[in-house]
This record gives sequence, structure tokens and C-alpha cells, in this order.
Amino acid sequence: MTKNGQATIRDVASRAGVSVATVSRVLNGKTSVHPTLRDRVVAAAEALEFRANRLALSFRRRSTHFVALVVPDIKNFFFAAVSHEIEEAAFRHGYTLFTCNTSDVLDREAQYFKLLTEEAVAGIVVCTANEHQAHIEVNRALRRGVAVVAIDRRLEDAPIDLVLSDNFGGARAVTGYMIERGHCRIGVISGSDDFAPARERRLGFEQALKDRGIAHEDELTKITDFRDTGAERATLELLTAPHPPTAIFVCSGNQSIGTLRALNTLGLRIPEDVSIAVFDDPDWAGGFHPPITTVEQNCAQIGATAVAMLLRRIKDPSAPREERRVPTKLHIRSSIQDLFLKASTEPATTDRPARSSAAS
Amino acid sequence: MTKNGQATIRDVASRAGVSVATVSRVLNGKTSVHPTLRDRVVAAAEALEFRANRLALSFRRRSTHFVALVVPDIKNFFFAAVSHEIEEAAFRHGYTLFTCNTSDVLDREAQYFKLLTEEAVAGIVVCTANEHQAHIEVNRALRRGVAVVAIDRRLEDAPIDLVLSDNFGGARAVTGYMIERGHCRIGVISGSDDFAPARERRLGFEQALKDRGIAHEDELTKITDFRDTGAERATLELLTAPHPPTAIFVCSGNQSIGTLRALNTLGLRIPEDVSIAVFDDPDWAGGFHPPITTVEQNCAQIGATAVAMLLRRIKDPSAPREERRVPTKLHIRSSIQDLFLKASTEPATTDRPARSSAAS
DNA sequence: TTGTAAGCGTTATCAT
DNA sequence: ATGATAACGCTTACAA
Repeated sequence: MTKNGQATIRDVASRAGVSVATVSRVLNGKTSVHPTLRDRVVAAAEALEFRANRLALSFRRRSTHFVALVVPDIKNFFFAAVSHEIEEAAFRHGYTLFTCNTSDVLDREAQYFKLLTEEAVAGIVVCTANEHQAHIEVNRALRRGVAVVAIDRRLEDAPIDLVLSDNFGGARAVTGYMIERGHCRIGVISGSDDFAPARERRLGFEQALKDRGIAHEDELTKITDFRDTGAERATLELLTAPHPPTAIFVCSGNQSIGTLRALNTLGLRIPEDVSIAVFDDPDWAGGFHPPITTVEQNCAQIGATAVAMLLRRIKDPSAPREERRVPTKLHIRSSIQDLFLKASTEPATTDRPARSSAAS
Repeated sequence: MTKNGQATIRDVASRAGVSVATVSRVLNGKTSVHPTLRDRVVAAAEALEFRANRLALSFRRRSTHFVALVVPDIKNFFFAAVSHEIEEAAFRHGYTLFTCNTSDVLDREAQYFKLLTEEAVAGIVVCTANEHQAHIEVNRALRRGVAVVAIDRRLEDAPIDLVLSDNFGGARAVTGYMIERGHCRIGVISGSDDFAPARERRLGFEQALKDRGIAHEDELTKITDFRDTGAERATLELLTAPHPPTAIFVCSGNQSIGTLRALNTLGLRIPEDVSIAVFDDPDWAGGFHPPITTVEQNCAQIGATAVAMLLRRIKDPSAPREERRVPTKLHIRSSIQDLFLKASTEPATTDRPARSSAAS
């Protein structure tokens, strides 16, 4: 028994009257040992409340049971939700999760990859800061046997697994819904084409237009950063233009906050003055007044899939590269006016459009 | 040079023509070594791109540079923000962060403490699942030299550092603001008194009432869980009662979503039909229609303080226990009607209450 | 099947 | 100041 109070494998061995090798064997259950000895060892281990020293284990095995999630911003609802799911799934499989924020700075991402590789994590789930520049650390990690899977954004140049939402389909569906409600001048607020999800959502939007033979007007497309401030500015521009759109498709939850703020500033009501749809379904969207029509990404499934792919690759590093799409879900609520229904104040809705006056 | 391509301290030693002990000494800079040898070692290390094996280091030193954040739910905006801050600060000091969700299950918290202790983390920042039951693992961690600081909720029975918001003051201030606008029947939706923040916010609310000599009415207080669904139900009850309040103070951002949903269901407008204030300032609050008056917790400062306290305790385990309060900030927006201003549709506000009609 | 013993990469305790 | 060398706790050849 060492001074710190923790029994070691030696203590167990001597108490059971066997060698440390035997103890190790029964503990790991690889090779078979005589039942009698096995029982003696187990008994001794229990009596001593033996727990293998994890630090020694990692050292010896040159590997750990850590996985990491490297994302631009854990405060973003999407990543927080994915993180939660990954943590949950990883825990079930005996892994513990590191959280790493890059703030979309590539260098920071590289630093983390380096650190995590040195720390011998079993795997990394990453939403990269730059799709076009797979920094050298990614390859280094791969070479060192770290399993890597990308989510949400592609990691070009690197032959790694990928899981992302059906951005194209989701955007196309919700845009189609708007068009069917009579909107033909629809503004879109998207992120940089440098990122797959932004690009795909914008493309899905445009496809819906084409589907219905509606001409695409360039001045209705605003490309901004992924932050709310950029979207706020873009919305202002869109709606103060000479011939403003009747509806706006906002390509992310983060950006939608800026859009909504802009609407407040302009004193425009949803959906009477302008209709709104947003990609992402933040928790407050259904409580908004009016409830916002959204495209929900299945964060849980994305996280679960990422972990599954990670575990698969940890087991079999040479498995064929995979790319998985996770379906989105359209939540039809009350933020899109049906232009065919004259004089209506509320469009088709899932929620009750009651209009009474009670308290006060 | 070992097979995996990483130079070891031995490689450096032989290349520099010195013993491993000397290499170790110059690398750690504890004892002094002759400048000549020192230079040779440094040169060799650089030539070989030597990086000490972290797994071996942890094993040898019996300690790591990991810290952990153990919280009920990382999806909760408050914890996500705190997590971000902790990660940032920790990274600056050479620590990497583990994220651990307990889902408010005490047993899960204990499991994590056990694991983290075995993994020899340097410190744990925890928002406990149960204030009254400091499970044995906390003490075990403490005994094993893990620094622990609690945030948001107290960890009773355990003599550990603590940092939380000025819940009482924040609640008192915003309630006072409502009263000054003429509200004297104010409903409050709070969480279980078993948790310090809920208790303190409710108490702050009641104190504001007392401050102005307003009688407290029991049926205006609703205690629910911290989830939005509980708050939704509570709001419904509050507002369909015979004599409903003119305003509601919601004690957390999570709960406010349920409250807002309930208002939509009832078709009640803010602030014309009912005024709203919420504790917590989720990112969407300012974009809501109308913008919501909130009490913001300074997540960044809470996180930074927690890390500072953690580092201090890592350095000096016997430092005196500390308890720190972080001030809150009142955001006055447009969700509280001024009952003294007759016929008004919008109360005093920071935002512009314009009412025009543009697009479409 | 079981035991002996040689590492794993570092640090720390000895002599020198 | 420097260099052998013994740990640290575990796994795993290799022998028996």
C-alpha cells in the first residue's frame, strides 16, 4: 500500500499470493488464468478497493480514454447541443470529453490539435476554423493514430470522416414553403461561401426559387459573418432598400438575433410587415412573438453520429472514409404570412392565434 | 529515437553527450548546470524537436494540467458562457478543460468527481446537483489534493471556495424598477428553494416589495423546476387566476422561454397586457419583440473569478476559504409598462419604439 | 497457466 | 555541478 492510500497492483498480488503479472491478467481478462487464482485476485482487489492508476495506464499504453470537441464557439447553441450529446455518448463508452474553443482562429485550432495529440486523445471531433486549410497538425494527429471526424464544416485535403446536416434540403424546403405562401421576393442572409453549411443553405434557397421558376435577384442576397451584428446590418440594408423583400430567410440562429433586433429598430412587425424563417431552431424560437418558423438541425443525431464514427475509427483506423448527412426538420410556426389570405393577421400555424385581453 | 518518431530525453542526452539527469535539469531549470552543457542540451533538444512526453510526465509527477467544469447542463446559456470563459482563462495558464454534464443527477456528479480525481485533474469548478448533499467524492477529491471551487450553487458541508452572482441584489433592483412603474401585483416564477440562486432571487424580489411597503401575496409566487415547461405551466396558472398580476418576474432565462410560450398561448401582449422581467440575459432578449428587461449575470467575470480562485488554491492548498459575489447588471428595455403613463403602448425604453409600416 | 523481469519516459536520490 | 541509477505502476515478452 503506497503512502497516498491507493493500493497498487503489487499490493493485490501479494495479498492474493500471486505475481503482479497474474493480477494484471485477471484484471484485463485477456489471457486465461486458473479460476482459483482468479477468485483470489478478485477478492484481494475488492478487499483493497484496488483501482488501476489511470496515469500509469495511459503512460504504459500510450493512449487515453479522452476525446475532444474542437469548435469555434461553445456558446453557440448548436455546438453546445452537439457537445452535450457527444459528452453523453462518450461517457457511456468510458470516454471523457475535452472542450476546446477556437474562436474561429485557425492557429488556435492547430495549437489544440498539437496539445491533444501529445495528450494522446483517442479521438477529436472538429468543426474547423478554415475549411480550405487543413493545417499540418491534423495530419500529424492522424499519423499518431488519433481518430478525427469533422462536423458541420468540411476539412478539405484531409481524408477524414464527416457528418453534417442536410443544409441544402432544409433550406430548399423552408424556402419552398415561403414561396407557396405567395412570397416571391425573398431576402436571404447567409454566411461566407467559404463554409460548406452557409454555401449549401444559400444554394438550397436558390434551388427552391428555380424549382418554382422565380428569378433570383442578387440584391436580395446578403453575405455577412456568422455573428448577429453582421446580420443586423444586412437586415437593415435589405429592408430600407427601394424595393424590399416580403420575407427573409436567415441562415443561422445566431444571425437571426441580429435580424430580429433590426426589425425592432425599424418597427416592423412579423409577419404583417415582413415574414421570417430561420435555419436552426434555438430554444426560444417557439416562445417568440410570433413563434418563428425554423429549420431544426438534429444536434443530438449529429453528436451521436460523430461519436459512432469516432469509435468505429478508433477500432479500425483503416475503415473507409464516410460522409453522413443528418436530416433537418421544418417547424412551421407563425412568422410567415400567407399572402394569398387577404386581411389576415396570422398565417397557418401550429400554435393558437388567439387574441384576447385578460390581465391588467 | 523511439519508433514512433518522438525523441526522448535519452536521445537528447546522448546527442548532447551528457546524462539524462542533466537534460532533465536544464529542461526544468530547477538546479543550475554549467552554461556550456546547458547550451549543448538546448541545442540537441531543438535539433531533435524534443517535447517531453506528457503521459510520462503526468505519470511521474502524479498530476496533470487538466481542470474540469462540472455543471448540470452545458446547453444552458449561463453555463455555456461560463465554460467558454473558463476554457479561455485556463488555456492561457496552460490548462485544458474537461466538460462534464451531470443533468442535475447527483450520482453522475459523484461519478465524475471520482473519475476526475483518478485522472488527477488539478482542479474542478462545480455547480452541484444538490447543495445539501456533498457526496463523499468531493471530500475524496479534496483529500487527494484536487482544488475545488463551486459556482452558482453552494456546496454545503464542504469547505470550498465559492463564486456566485449577486442574486439578491439583482432581483431586488429589477423588482424595484417594476414597482416604480406602478406595478404592485407582481407574480414571480422561481426555482426550488433548495438552490441558493433561486432562493436568493426570490428573497430579493420579496425584499423589494418590503422596501416599498407592499404586501406579499402567496398566490403570486410559483415555485417550479428550472425547465421551461414548469414555467409555462406556472405562467398559465398565474394569468388565468381570478385576479392576475400585472407583471411577472421570471427567475431564470430557461424559465422565461416557457413563460413567453404561455403568453403566446393566452394571446397576451407584452407589455400592454402583462409586463415581464427576467433574471439572466440570454442573447435573444434584446432582439425579442418587445425587447425584454433583464438582469444580466456577468458570466465572464464569474468564470474568470472561478479560475483565479482555482489557480490560487492549486498554488496554496491551505489558503483561507473565500466567497465572492459578482455584480449583476440591469438591462432596461421595453417589456415593462409604466402604469402611470396612461394610454401608452410602450414604456420607457432604451430601444426605439417606432411604429411605421414599410415593406410588403 | 504462471512467474520473472524488462521496459515505458521522467524525475529525484544518491554518490562522485 | 554532474552522472549513475532507482523508482513511479503498469503491461508483456519470455521462461518455466
